[in-house]
Amino acid sequence: MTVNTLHRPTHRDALVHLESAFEDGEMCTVFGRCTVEYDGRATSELGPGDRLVILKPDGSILVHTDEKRTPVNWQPPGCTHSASVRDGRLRIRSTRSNPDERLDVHFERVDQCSVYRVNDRSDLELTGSEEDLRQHILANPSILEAGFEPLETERQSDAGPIDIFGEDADGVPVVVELKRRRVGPSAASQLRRYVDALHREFGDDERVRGVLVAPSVTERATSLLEREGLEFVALDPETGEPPVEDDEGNENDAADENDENDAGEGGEDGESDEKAASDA
Amino acid sequence: MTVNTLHRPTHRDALVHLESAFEDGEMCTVFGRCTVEYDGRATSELGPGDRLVILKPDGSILVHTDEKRTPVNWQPPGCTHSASVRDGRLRIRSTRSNPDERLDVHFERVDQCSVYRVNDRSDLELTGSEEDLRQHILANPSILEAGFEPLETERQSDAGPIDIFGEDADGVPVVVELKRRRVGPSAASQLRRYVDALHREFGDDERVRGVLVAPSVTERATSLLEREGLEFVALDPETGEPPVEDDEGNENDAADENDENDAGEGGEDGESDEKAASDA
DNA sequence: TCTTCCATGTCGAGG
DNA sequence: CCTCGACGTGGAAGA
Repeated sequence: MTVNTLHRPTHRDALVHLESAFEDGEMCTVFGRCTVEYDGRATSELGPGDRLVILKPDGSILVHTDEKRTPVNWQPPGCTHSASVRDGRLRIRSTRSNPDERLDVHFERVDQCSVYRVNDRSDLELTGSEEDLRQHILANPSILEAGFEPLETERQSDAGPIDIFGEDADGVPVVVELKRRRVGPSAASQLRRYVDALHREFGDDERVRGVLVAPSVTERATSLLEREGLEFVALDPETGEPPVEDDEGNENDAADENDENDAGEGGEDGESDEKAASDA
Repeated sequence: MTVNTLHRPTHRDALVHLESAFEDGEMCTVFGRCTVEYDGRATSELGPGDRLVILKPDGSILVHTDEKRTPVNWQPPGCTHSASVRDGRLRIRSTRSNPDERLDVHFERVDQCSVYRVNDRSDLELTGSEEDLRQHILANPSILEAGFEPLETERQSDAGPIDIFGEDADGVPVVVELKRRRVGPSAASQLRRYVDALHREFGDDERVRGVLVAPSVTERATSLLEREGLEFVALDPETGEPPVEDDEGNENDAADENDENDAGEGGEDGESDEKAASDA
């Protein structure tokens, strides 16, 4: 049995169900009317309402309402879950130390309590991160600029580690700062700190270039870069190539993407592709 | 009926169930063996495994494994959900534009499909934020330093808005930067940018003090502050008072907290307080 | 452990 | 819309 569900259980039945799930290291969900209290790095209170609580065997707990991607309350992995019945309510408690934190959920009514047997060995494969961008540049430095030669990654400086440190065609030191998405002034400031640090390190008479690499840049950042004598190179972290730009600062490219509507309609099973808007 | 659950439904039954939930703006969950593909700001692939998918009426979708607080895949609010049956699999798709993104979940087996009627009007009340810290200081400026007088919050400068701008007992301008938790060098840099900006604004001969306020500070940040001639004041955002420190950098305070074990045992209902470790 | 920094960050406020 | 900064950020990698 991969799922074991109680419908409108008594608190005591839900309690037994949950405790066996904790014991067996299984994931479970509880839906019903509850209040939530949290105390730890901050403190919060949530009045009565219907929520979905997810308890994971790694010690994490999520309290979800019907809005937002972020849970209204939670606890990260490493906590210890416990359950009890007190004053006619089902209490789910999750605690940890370092920092000392406690999350309490009190259910006055439990509509559903499910336990799931999870079998999942697959790992997520993701591309398009800053690390990918770095690999693109190291594999083919000329995409940054003809004659650029990377010398070191994560090079330490007074201002922190420099993403890529290298030299241009003329042997001038270059600080490269990478961002996987559109950058604002803060990235320019960060780059300036690195360049300043190398200035101090090398001596004021040695020139040091600073290059910010990202798919795009805000106007404010552009002007700050200009003021600071820094440079910008537009590169897409996924492809390692200059991103498609239409006329102006607008980054919305209207590339027509109509895959998935290819053939395929001769399959065995009947097809049904009805939609319903859920973005009220 | 607040919860409507299908146990091991056919894909077609699950499809109908989901579409009526989308139509009615209700939250739902699907558990079963699936694969996930994402393409948008980045690109990802996830091979077959058992996961819990949560679809919210605001357009968000979460794909949870039995580990981590963060979903293995997701889409933020504002997306449009749709479902279909193709090639013998249940496909749940969530799309949005700006940025153009798509998340596909293909179920080869559905163990459970639930629809929840959510009634939740309560708002979360949280204390201990940076805003709380600001209120503490504005209400009682002497906790920062005797004679400190706040003049302006969010004061604009070349380097951005300054949390609190004021004067010390001698009438010297003071820039106050607030952080709700332990700060590193980046906060010190930020403060320096503000102080520099006011220097340029006031003229180089006018002294400007910079004060970083947080519950604690890293060593690297301390040395940076020293180099830059900036100051640090330790304050807890929750209480507005100097945080408890034991001997050294260690921030773990062993305050004994034994509430909840008070009386209360004379209640009507039987008590049951069994625990089970879930932090495997 | 503690520190540092990236993230498909998410979220809210303000222009 | 875009832009900016806080967050109980979470998570991973390095010291």
